[in-house]
Amino acid sequence: MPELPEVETIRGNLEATILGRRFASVRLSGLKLRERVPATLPRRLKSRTVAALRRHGKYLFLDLDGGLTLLSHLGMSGRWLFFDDPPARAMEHVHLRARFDDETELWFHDPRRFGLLRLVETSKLSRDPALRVLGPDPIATPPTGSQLHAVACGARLPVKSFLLDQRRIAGIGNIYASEILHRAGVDPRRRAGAVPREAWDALARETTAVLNEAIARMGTTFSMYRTLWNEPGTYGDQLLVYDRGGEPCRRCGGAIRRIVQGQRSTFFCPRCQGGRGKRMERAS
DNA sequence: ATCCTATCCTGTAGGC
DNA sequence: TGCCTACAGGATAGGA
Repeated sequence: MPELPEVETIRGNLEATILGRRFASVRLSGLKLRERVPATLPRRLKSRTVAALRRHGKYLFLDLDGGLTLLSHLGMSGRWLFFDDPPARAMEHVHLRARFDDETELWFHDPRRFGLLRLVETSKLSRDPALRVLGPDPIATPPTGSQLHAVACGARLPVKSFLLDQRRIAGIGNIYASEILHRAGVDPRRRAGAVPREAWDALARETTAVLNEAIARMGTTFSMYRTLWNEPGTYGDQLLVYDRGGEPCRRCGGAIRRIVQGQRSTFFCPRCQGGRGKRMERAS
């Protein structure tokens, strides 16, 4: 579900809401997420104050006083929920239920359980196995065409799969990969190593533009994603190709195609993004 | 090393 | 209505 813009939206929501709040008690569902959440987590969180909310790619960091960080990933269906006035009973799939001193609550909800909750020493965060493999965050450090070109040098995988590879650039997921490729006019099937330098300039530019526009609209609500306050993101209104298979391209009117790459759907306009091995078509 | 496939889960939409 | 299948915003271990 959540890609960089959705996670950044949640990060900002949490920063506005739980910063400075102190954990009074925490309960776990006991169910396994991406990995087992240690049973010791509740007592380690107890009495800690939320000191900062940070993000890298799709990972969220809840920094606590005393040098601990709660590392979180939303997987496909994870959500953070905040309640000023919490219900007495949790709905199904609530895996962490934290109460603050002021009786407000923060819940982690995740039906598919691909999410991650892990407690890490803040000073060792960058060495955490999940994080040390991540590439640069495109909001913290906007990529340049020459940087991407260099990272893609020699890569034989399709450029769509390249954009999804969190080790090369962290935060792009399946929706925004298709959108970025469309706006840059690049055929998703081209091998990353064969994409010319000018196209990487366009991809770098559109990566920054698409992600920032999506953040401004609080992300894309495709099905389950909601902000911390249960509001849908509105970037879905702006989607040019994602989930629009068979519909007309908003730019040229041609039919949007759906293909499968690496067992994930890719949507693109063959006319606007054609030209395998040929020069980029310039917008007239 | 690099790339690809299968897998972990539940919920939902669509065909019959 | 129910049953069945396909698919869904992600990451990763393991094999080729």
